[in-house]
Amino acid sequence: MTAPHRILIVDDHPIVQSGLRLLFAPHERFRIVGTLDRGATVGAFLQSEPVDLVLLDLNMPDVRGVNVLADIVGAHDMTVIILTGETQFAEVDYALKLGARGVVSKADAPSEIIEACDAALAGELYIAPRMRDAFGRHQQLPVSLSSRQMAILHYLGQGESNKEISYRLAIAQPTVSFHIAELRRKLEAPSNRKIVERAQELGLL
Amino acid sequence: MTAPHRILIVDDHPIVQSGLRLLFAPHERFRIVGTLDRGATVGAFLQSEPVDLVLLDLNMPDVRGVNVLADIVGAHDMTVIILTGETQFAEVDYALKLGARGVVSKADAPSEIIEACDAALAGELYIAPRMRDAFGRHQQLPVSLSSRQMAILHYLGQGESNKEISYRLAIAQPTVSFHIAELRRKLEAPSNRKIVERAQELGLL
DNA sequence: CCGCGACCCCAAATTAATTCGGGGTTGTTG
DNA sequence: CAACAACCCCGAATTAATTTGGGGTCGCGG
Repeated sequence: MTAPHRILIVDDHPIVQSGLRLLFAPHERFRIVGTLDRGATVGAFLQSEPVDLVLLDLNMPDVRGVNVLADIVGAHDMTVIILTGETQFAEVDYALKLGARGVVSKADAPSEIIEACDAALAGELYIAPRMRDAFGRHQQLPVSLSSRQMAILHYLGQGESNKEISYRLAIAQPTVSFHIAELRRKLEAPSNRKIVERAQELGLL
Repeated sequence: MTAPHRILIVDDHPIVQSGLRLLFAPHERFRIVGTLDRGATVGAFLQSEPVDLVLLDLNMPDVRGVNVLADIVGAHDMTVIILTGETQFAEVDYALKLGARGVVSKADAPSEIIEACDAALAGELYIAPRMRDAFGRHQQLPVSLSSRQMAILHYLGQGESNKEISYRLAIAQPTVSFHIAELRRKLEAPSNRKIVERAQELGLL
């Protein structure tokens, strides 16, 4: 009998924490060494306690899960599995790029999570079927925006008119329209009114 | 010792279901008689099984929780407590109007949920502190829209242009603009681009 | 029944946004 | 270094959206 894998749970919903505890309880090869409800406390915890596997929620009130991941990845030798709500493709994609070893949705069967933990600890990359499907449909092309495009997207997100934006950036409005057309093309938004929505889906803005 | 209160859990996340089971396990006055993961199955379950208290999630993939509530309220003699994610003011408000007896957020402490169950079964209306605060800040004015305004809001939400909308409804675009201006006023949206966002916040659309 | 508020609608004038054609920079690569 | 791609920008023309001013219906309380 080898030592159990030490697991840290990071999720702001106490109910989810309890559910995960219950889920892991009958599996002796896992041991939950801590549960945190805010992203900001993860770094400190890892300083004081060795952990093999982190189950990390993306949606937390203080810090986005991906930012937590960016902070801790590399600094410590461990495996991270992303716990995601619904369909946050861009963030999941980004998390995988940052080195997450697995993705499961809270809507998946509990057994899926155990399976993901085993696979990830064995060095595999585990993506729950539900997520894999969603990824397929999504095609997830990279979408890189220039700084000008980002700036305009930003003000667009604030609900400002083209005129206001042109004033802010000290350019003519036709130029603003030009950039907006670029955004529409790159984000594959069917209409201007969908640009902001689409950008949020992709985690820009 | 009286008979325990029969509880039905309706939430699409297995983890949350487990968490709630664990939460209620040590309390003998409660007994969980079923867990459902889809809203559409609630009616059928209540036909076959007597239930005293329903814990109902608002966010489910098939049916909105409020619609489930609308279907079952009145038809059966029982108490409903809303389980909500973050800040869905309009839906929570609507659920309370429909007769829900309590509101708790999944982000609340587990003890909050037990407290809400006891209070609701005792005939009180229980709103978790976190929600009460949020309600206060929000002010929640009624916002009633005419059917024309709703129709236009709907197409606006699909990202359609004023011209397209005018064609669909067989009216001139200036008329569409007029209705949009009304929406802007009623929803207190600072700009047209914020109308849809605002409408979603309020649970319209 | 009259006035009032809340709707609905439109045409004309105004203002805002887009498209089009064209000109510029920078950086990369054969 | 030419040729290309990917930016940035603008003016003029076009098209879309808003505002303005006006006219209509319906239902309610005085």
